[in-house]
Amino acid sequence: MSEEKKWTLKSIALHLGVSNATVSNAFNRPDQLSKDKRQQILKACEELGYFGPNKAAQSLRKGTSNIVALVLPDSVEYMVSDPVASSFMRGVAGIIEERGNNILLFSGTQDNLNNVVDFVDGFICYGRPRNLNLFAHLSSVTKPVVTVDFDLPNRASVNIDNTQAAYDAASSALTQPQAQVAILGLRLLDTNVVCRVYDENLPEDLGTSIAHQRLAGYQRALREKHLTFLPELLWSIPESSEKYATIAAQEALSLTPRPNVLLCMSDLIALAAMRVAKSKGIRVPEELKIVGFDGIQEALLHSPSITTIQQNSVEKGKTAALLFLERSTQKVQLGYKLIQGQSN
Amino acid sequence: MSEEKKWTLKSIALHLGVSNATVSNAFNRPDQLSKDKRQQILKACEELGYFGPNKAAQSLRKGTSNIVALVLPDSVEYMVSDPVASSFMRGVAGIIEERGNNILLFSGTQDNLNNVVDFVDGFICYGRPRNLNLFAHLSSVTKPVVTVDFDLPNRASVNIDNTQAAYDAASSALTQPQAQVAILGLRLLDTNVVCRVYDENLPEDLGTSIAHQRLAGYQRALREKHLTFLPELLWSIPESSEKYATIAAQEALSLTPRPNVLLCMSDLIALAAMRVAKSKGIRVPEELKIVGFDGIQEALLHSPSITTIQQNSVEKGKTAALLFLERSTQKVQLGYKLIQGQSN
DNA sequence: CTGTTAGCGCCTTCAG
DNA sequence: CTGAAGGCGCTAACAG
Repeated sequence: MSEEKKWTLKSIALHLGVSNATVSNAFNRPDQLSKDKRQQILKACEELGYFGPNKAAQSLRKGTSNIVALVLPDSVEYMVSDPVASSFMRGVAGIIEERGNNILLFSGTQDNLNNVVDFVDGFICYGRPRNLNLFAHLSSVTKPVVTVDFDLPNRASVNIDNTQAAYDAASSALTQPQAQVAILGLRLLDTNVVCRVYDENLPEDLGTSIAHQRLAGYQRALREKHLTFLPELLWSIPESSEKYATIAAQEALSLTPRPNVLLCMSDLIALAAMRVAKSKGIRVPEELKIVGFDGIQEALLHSPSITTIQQNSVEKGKTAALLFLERSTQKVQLGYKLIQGQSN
Repeated sequence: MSEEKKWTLKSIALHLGVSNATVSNAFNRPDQLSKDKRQQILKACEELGYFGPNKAAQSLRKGTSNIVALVLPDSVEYMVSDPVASSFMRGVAGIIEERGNNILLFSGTQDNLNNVVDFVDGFICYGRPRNLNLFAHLSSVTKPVVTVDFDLPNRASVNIDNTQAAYDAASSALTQPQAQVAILGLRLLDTNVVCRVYDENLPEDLGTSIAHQRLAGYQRALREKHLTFLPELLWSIPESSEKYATIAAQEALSLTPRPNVLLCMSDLIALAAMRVAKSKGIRVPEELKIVGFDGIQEALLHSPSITTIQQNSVEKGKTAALLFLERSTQKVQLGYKLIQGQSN
């Protein structure tokens, strides 16, 4: 540990009196030399403290690194607070780790992939990045990309049918003829504040976002029940957190007449709404029906339990990782399950 | 997007009719050429779709990459499920991201750092790695290392005084003369199962682990109160999860005579114990006092709230990241706070 | 400010 | 199995 010499492939070869090609082959191409010689070389290297060819040099030469970038929709900070995102990450990590690859976390707030693109073998992208420049860059990158919860032309992807799922969720709540529906949307607008969404400020390019897809599902259910939806009852919440969701729920439940159905685009939003309702003495589901989305543990265990769409985020992660490792460009649609709870 | 030529520094220089040193300087050393020329070059590069020098080559040449490996005590999978670990990660990510660095997740189950050591600038190591080979390798690596919740000679570290904190927690619970204490320890033994810990199987090298430190604190408090501790009332739980904690709590609370004080080395363990007690109709704190460790949200909001040691994991993460970025070798001790809850 | 050059550490090919 | 050579893409040093 004291006289640690810094070995390189060349210096090791010299030291062992063999050609550097042979050392290289001992590590990378076992078929190119005899078992004996190979064992002998590897053993000597271990004793000398040479742990194999320098990976950075190898990566430059071969163009692969066994590192995959996990591109998060938002900052890394936010990611680890969100239970759905965490589950997804668990799925990805399980597979990637098992195959001896490593994960580089990449924040979706950055402007482009330049800082890491040359280090990694490709990208798994969870949710459309918040930064639109980054989003654009992802389309043009020459390395493999797997997208999750959104699509990119010619790239592998993993999705669920958000529109149908939202339709199912909404339908289960729209049973009374006098339903007065409010929708607490997740990131319908590209802004950091809680606000109402009026038609005119719904951006065009959101057509592909899960928020927009879910909204379409809700609206289809409403139409089918011949319910009219008031545009002022649509909120955009910037992130799935208690803080912002509470603000929106407060606004919604302070209106007169008060909505009696709350369609929430995430369970965390639904849970926040539940707390607001409780604090206002509004009974769920008698006076107010609430449905969520995601199927997180907390929502299912809550009392009353929340009606929600359960998606298997761990499986989503595993699927994305496998598609990546296979260099597939397949588009996969996973299933979901409507969980009927006590909240409607 | 169609005729994407793959530019290199050299080909760009040729194309622009300048020396490659000048292109390199335009990106890396603004002082080496005039503002005008620089702007002109950068603009041309952007138009051509050259996003700057290849990072892998740069890294090989310069030996730095702006990537830091976050070494986790266990698999990545486990990491993202644990609220304390997640908070720590939030702290690290906030600082690292802000400085334009990136985080590579490294699982503590791997045998050595070889897969990534050549790619990263150094290591932030959260908790002693479960794999002891990896632990050993960390000591001998030539790049900067910051350790958290354990120490390595000549390396920067971030800790709290676990022994004192455990002592404080235990003292607050040991008020009655007839205290019958059971301890639910976290990873006192290097095994994957829940089991009792008898003196003879307490490994020597655990002297430096937080579990051992906390145990020492508990024992000091017991001694001071002249309480005798029965060795069969000490459990080792392999990870801070509901599943394993429940098993241990079940075992402990099924004994006759039943312990009336439960010292738990994490809040998740304490919460599980609380649930077990409830299911058995044991009243807390009247018949059973419980103290936890960590100060996670859920423990504080629980009813009855749990007496615990609050440590600021986000700050821990920030501190570790700053020490790393400063290439410091300082050993930092952070504070903690005893939160008196209703569980004792 | 330019142009050249020598590596960073490795892999692959090719003739022997 | 060896040995030599070219090159992955870049940076730093140096002479001009």
